[in-house]
Amino acid sequence: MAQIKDVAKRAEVSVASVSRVLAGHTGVTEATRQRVLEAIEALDYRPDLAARRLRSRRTDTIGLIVSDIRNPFFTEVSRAVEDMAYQNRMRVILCNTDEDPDKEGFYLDLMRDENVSGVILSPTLPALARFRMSDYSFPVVLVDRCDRETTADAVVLDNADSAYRLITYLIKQGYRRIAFIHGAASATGRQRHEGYVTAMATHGLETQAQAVPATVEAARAAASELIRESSLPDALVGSNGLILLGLVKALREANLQFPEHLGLAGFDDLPWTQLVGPGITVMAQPTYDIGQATIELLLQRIAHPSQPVRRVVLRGELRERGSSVRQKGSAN
Amino acid sequence: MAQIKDVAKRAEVSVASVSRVLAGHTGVTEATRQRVLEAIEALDYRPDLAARRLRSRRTDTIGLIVSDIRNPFFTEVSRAVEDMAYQNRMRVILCNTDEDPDKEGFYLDLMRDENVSGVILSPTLPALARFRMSDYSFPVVLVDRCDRETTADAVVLDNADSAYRLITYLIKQGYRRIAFIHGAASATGRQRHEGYVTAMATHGLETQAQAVPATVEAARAAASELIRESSLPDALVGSNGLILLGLVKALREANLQFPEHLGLAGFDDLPWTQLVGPGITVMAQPTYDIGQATIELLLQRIAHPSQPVRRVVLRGELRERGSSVRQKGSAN
DNA sequence: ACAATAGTTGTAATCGTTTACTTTTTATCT
DNA sequence: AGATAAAAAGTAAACGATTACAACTATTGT
Repeated sequence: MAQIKDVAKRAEVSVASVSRVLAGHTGVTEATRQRVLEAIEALDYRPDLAARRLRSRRTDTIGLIVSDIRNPFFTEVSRAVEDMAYQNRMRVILCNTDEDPDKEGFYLDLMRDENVSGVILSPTLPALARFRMSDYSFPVVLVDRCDRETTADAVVLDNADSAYRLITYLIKQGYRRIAFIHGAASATGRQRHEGYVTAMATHGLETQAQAVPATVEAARAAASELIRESSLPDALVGSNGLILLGLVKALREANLQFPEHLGLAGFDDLPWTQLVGPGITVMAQPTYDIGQATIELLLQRIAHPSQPVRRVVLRGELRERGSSVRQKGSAN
Repeated sequence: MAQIKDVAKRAEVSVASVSRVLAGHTGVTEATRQRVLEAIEALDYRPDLAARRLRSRRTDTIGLIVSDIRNPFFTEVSRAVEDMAYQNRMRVILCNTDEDPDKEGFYLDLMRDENVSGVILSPTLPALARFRMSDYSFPVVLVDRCDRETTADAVVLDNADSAYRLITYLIKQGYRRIAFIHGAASATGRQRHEGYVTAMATHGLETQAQAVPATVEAARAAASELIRESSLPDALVGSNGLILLGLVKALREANLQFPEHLGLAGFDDLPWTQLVGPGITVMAQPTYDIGQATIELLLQRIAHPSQPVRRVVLRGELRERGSSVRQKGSAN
């Protein structure tokens, strides 16, 4: 394996000059630059990253810590992050916390060990609550989850507003007894719940909300319970794609059709939402944009460590489909 | 930031001893071990990975190069890989090729630069065709895609057999004019096509297959075309989850119901397959197992570089659902 | 009690770059 | 042409660990 000194020898320059052309266009004459490039080419030289990182104390690596890669929202976000990262000659280390604060802590420690240039994090609730930028030796940008009090760069959906709009839309459709199933473990679930409560209160309606672990199975179980009760709700709303999936499963098991027996709506426009039944009304998130905005924020923060804290809030988009068409002459 | 010599000083030992206890249980007395551990604890010392990697020439990093992270199959595989990797104190660098051989080449070069301990790759067709283990300075384990000629560790589904079984099942159900839409760019699509052809030939039936880029949109377009033709097939089969999704979309657009107007089946048991219409019959892949088997193979290969090449073939599982129930008195 | 041996510990070289500092070359101005 | 400034190139010291090798200590057998 060729080393920098081999290149230097062949190009008849010093290693410093080689390093300089490697680094970019700093103070070397075009002639030597060419000679060096040619030597690099000829020897198929590739700099040793470990050595470079040791000496320069930079890794050009970013950590991406998501709470559940199986959630298509995060899949799409990570895709965007990777695309942009590699375009900016950065590497990405991907980690999955499964909403487990311990794992999250482990990975954050790992990031410190790796001496990453920065981290993108979708924090668990406890991590968010105690989040201090100064606790980390690297820049952190939050994605998807952030609350009012947190001082940190972040990219999020307008969760409360989106939920408010979705619920208000359902109310306008004629639904009254709207039940809301939301993720218990995330700030996002809470904020969407908040929007739900506000919307219901504005229209003088009683709320019927339930927090569950953000998994398909938990949502399915909770919905089954709800449905079994004597007083069936008008409509069911899930606070994210996984939960919505659980709701659909529960309805199917109970042999309930939407919108015939109940209205249905949720968050996240997943591939299947337009295919089941008459299509499901959802609040769509601009997932790729969210990912892109996040890494841009991080790259800027890395470049300018002391720039003011920024928060990017993207707007959800309502996609009306058949699942929320109120049935004429519906009983309750 | 504390360094190893600070630890050595505090524990009143040499840096070599500290390094030894860090490395494991080699030739240090329990007493000094304790002193060192205590010092490490007290100083909150964490070894510098860049320095370690430079000197030891090992990175404990594996590269995971998948062709499309948005395909739930690969999402699940990567989850398994990560779980296992971190349990074995390895890091994972995730890369997406989008089926683009150029990107793939770029990432493989990157892996070389990173001096990874090993790589898990789902190769594009051209990469597979010219694959030579000896072209790489690191062990490579293939996942999902591999053909008979390739000499490499690999974990794959029994693609041809699974397809054969799925098609045979449909034939037994009474379907005759079975159209097969498969991914053009992957070995997997080809092999499943092969199984389809064999099954049809065995029963003296004519084939009607079409290769498309493995995207939802391409599959949708191809299926729309097929449907528009005068002679409608009996049944449609998609060679993977993305393609199956495209088929469902096309049928919906054309207002065709399954199984009433056509039978439908495919590969990959995605979250939504049991929810659309009467549920879709699929050949399910043991995705998590595939991921797990893959990284296990890689870790073993890393530990024993010259062990014989191994191939793990996992069996697909047929999940019969409503979409493939032949209708009595169906016209053609 | 002494030699041989096995087991611990320490010293210093090494991994392959980047970069501070010094020296040389080139360009500019009078 | 000579003095001065600016630019380019070179030398060698880091970066922070691992590890070959040397040195020292304790154990064992006779």
